Amino acid sequence: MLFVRGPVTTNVRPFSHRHAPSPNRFVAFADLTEAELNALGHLGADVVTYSRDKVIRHEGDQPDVFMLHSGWVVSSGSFDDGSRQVVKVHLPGDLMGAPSMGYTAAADTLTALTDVTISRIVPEAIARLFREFPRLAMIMFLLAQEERIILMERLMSVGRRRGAQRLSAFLLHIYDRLCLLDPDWPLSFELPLTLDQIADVLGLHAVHVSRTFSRLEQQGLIHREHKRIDLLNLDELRKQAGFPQRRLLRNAAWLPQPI
Amino acid sequence: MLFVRGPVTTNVRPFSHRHAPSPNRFVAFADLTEAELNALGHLGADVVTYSRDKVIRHEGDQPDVFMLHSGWVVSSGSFDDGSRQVVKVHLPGDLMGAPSMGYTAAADTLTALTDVTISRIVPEAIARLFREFPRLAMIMFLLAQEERIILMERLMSVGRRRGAQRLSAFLLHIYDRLCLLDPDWPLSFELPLTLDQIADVLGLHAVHVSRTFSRLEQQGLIHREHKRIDLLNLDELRKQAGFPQRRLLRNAAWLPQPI
DNA sequence: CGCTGTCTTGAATGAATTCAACCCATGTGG
DNA sequence: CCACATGGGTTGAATTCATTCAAGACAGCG
Repeated sequence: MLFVRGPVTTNVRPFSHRHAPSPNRFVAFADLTEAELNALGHLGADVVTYSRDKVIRHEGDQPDVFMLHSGWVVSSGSFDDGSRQVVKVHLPGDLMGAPSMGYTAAADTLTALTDVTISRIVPEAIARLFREFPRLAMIMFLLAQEERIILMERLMSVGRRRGAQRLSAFLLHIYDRLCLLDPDWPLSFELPLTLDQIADVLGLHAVHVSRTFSRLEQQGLIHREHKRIDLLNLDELRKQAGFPQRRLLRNAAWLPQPI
Repeated sequence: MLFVRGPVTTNVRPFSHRHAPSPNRFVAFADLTEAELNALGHLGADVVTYSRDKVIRHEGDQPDVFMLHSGWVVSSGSFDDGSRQVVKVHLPGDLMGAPSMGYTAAADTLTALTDVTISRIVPEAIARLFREFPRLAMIMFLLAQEERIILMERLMSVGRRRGAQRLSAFLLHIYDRLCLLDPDWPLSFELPLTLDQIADVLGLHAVHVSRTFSRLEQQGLIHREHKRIDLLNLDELRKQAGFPQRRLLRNAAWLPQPI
C-alpha cells in the first residue's frame, strides 16, 4: 500500500502534438484548426517517465497540472485511518490535477498504475490559451463539466448501487473510454488494477470485489483471464450499471469562433 | 416523492447584478473589474420563480443552464428502481446545470428545496464571456474545477466513511458554504431538507439518517430543533468528516489580465 | 526455489436496510 | 373549533449486504 515517491527518468525529448494523445478529448467537442492543434501541442513541457506504483504527486503538494501521454494513472484521496478512495482513473490524453488548480495545495494523489509518460503544464500556459484561443478555453470548460458528470455518475453508483452494479458500471466506463481512444476497440481490455485498487474505486473491499467478479463471471456477463476482461454481454452489463450512454454536442453552434 | 412540474410565476423583472448573488463565487478567485461585474450581471435572462418541491428541469430535458438567485435547489440523478442520489445542493449564486452543457440531454434533475428564483443563461452568453473576458472564462473554469473537488470529497465520503462521518461532512460543507455567502454566519442554520432528501445526499436511508442524527446530538456534536441545526463542536465534527479546509488561490499571478 | 504480492474461499461479525408500528405537527374541511 | 388526513420523524426487530478475520492457492520474480 506504500508507494515509492519521485520521478524516475527525465527524457528531455520535446513534447510533440503529432504523436501525443493530448487533443483526443478536445476533438470530441469540435474539429480543431491547425492553430488550435498547434497551441495544444505546445501546452506541456518536457516529458517525464514514472514507473508502475510510483506517486507522481501527493495530496498536499503544490497543485501542478499534468498531461498524461501514455499509461494509466489513478487520482485518489485518503483518510487518516488509511482508507483510500480512487476518484478518477486517468487514461492517455487526460489532463491530470486540474481540479486542484484553484487551490493552494493539491487535493488528490496521482499514482502511476502502469509505467507512464507525462508532461507538466504550467498554469500560465493554460491562461495564455484562455486569452488567445477562446474556443479551446470553452472546450476546456466543457471537458471540466464532462468530468463533473463522470464524478456524478460515480457518486450515484457508489451511493445507491450494490457491488455488482458498481463493478459493471466501472468496467463499462473504462470500456467506453477506451473506445473513445480507438473506435475499433474490441470487447476486451487489460485492467492494470489490483483488486485492492478496484475496491478503492468502487468503495468496497478487495474480498468483496473478488466475490463480485466471480458472480459476474458466473452469470456469463464477463470473462476474466489474468488482468484481461472480456465483456460478454454488453446490454445486460449496461442494464446493471443503470446509466444511459450520453451523447456529446459536437461543433455546437454557440461555441466561440475558432482562431 | 413525486414532484409537480413546471414554472409557477414569471416575473419579467430584469436580472440586476447589483442585488444578485451571481458574482459571489467569482470574487473568491479575484477582485473583478467594473466591466467584468457588469458582464456577469448581464448573463442571465428573466427571473423565474419556482415554489418548493417543483422540478425546475428533469434529467433528459434540454441541457439548460441557470443561475440560482435565492433559495436552495438539489441536483440529483435517479435509477430505474426509483432510488435517487443527490449530487449537489445548490445555494444562491450557484450556476446550475452546467455539467450537462456539453451533452445533448441533461444528466441531472433540478428540484427546488425552497421557493426559489432563478434565471436561465443561454450558452451563447457564456461563449461571449469566453471571447470577451478571458479572466472570467478562466475563473469559470476554476469554478468548475472547484465543483470537481467538492464531488471528489462527496465520493470519498460516500465511498469510504460511515453514516455519522458522512453526515458530519455534509453539515460542515453546508455550513462552510453559508459562511462564504456571509462571513458573519453563526454556528447554526436552517436545513430545508427532509430526512429522505438528506438520505439521498448521503447515500443512506431515511431511518438510518434519523438514528445517526440522534447519535450526533447525543454525543453533543450538534443540536436540532425542527429544521434548525446548531453546530456545537466544530473541531470534533471536522475530525469526524476527515477533510482539511482548503484554501483558494486569490488573484493568482497567472490569471489572464482583466479587461 | 522460495519469497511475496495477489487472489480466492469460508465463517463470523457488523453496519445499514427493510418492514412495521407509532408519534407528532401541520393543515384542511366539516 | 374540532376531527381527521397527511407527511415527516422516531423507534424496534429481523434481515441483508458487505466487512473482517483467517487460511490456503496461485503466479510472478528475484
